[in-house]
Amino acid sequence: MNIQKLIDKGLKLKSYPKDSVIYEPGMQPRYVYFIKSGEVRMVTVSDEGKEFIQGVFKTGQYFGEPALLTDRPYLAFTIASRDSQIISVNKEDFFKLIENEPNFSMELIRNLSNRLFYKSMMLEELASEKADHRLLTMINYLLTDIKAGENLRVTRQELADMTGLRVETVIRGMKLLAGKGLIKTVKGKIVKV
Amino acid sequence: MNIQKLIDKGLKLKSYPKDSVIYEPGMQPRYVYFIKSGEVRMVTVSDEGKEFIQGVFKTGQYFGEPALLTDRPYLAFTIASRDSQIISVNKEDFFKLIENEPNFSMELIRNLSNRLFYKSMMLEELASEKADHRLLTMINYLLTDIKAGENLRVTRQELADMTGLRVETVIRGMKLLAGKGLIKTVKGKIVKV
DNA sequence: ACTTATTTATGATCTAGGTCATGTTTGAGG
DNA sequence: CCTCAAACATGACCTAGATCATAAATAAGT
Repeated sequence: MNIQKLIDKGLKLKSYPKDSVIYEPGMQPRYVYFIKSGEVRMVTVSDEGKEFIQGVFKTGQYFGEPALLTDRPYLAFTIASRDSQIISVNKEDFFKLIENEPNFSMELIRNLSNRLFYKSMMLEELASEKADHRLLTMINYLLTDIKAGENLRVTRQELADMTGLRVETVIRGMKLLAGKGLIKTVKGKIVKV
Repeated sequence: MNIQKLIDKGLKLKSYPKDSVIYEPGMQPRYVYFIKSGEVRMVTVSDEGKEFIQGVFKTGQYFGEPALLTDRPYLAFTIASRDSQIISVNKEDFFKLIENEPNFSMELIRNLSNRLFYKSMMLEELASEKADHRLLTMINYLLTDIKAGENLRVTRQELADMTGLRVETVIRGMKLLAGKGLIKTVKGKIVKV
């Protein structure tokens, strides 16, 4: 989906400063959100306050459709991880996009399929595998996004929040994986070989 | 999607006896499967042999699209939970359905959204909540499908395989939940009040 | 109504990973 | 080049739930 097209259609752009909340659990969904610039994270928080990162969305991506389309209140917070500009598209306009925008519905189907794939993978990890395996799977998944030589700009706390582990476990796990040569780390940062 | 329509189009129906495997991990996806009758379960198996039920699909439903559309090898086994009749629709025909069948693409988008919603909920549970909470969430989710007075036809082992717990933990957990009045159980079966 | 297989149940351990406490290192802002 | 906050690190526990063993209760087939 081309963001500029949305702007041309006259849809309003809104700025969300870093750490501002776009929506929170319990709210009734009204929009699909297209990111013009910036980055957001989708986070669920347990009764005891433990955070879990359900997903991260970057410039050019959109989020919030599943809740809107299934008409169920949000389960998660969505929070700007840095200053972001976001276009809110209401239900009616979103349906128009699906109907009139060539290829958009197919693109959306592929996109949802991809997310489903990621979640299935993580479910299997969380349900069945132990800490180090989980961690390695997560790291390898994140590494697919970057080029060799670059390093993952992700903290241990973030890895913990994505894998359902605790920081200390991630720290010890990474040390072990690095020792076994399963990951390479330079100055604490994971680098793609 | 109307199954009869697919049969009218001349697509072939195949019978899968109980416990037969429709596809397994690593295979390259070629079809989307529509269930004319019966029921299948989608299961991932960890390195140590632990099974996790990713989902259950029943008469009238379809499965296998995400892997086909993202062109990635299957992660899971799909196994007939009872004698089933299934129509395999190849990629080309599936795309035709999306393009030509009115409402089908919208229905598919809603369907994928629903599955995503379920997986997000389970991810949060597996990542953050403890055994009894997980169990209760799963049971309540399954109860939404049935009428008051009916009981869940699900074994404790199946509940274990859906929540990532072990049978013993499910057994003890259910006893506790029943004691607290959070679930009602008659002759070992969970019944909807 | 038997016989056999599956499911449920319960007690006794064991352990991975959480929790807690207390540093040390790194890096951004003045 | 300092300062201060965030990120990383490590040791010492502790506990939820896994594991193991064994048996009772249902269900299913003949």
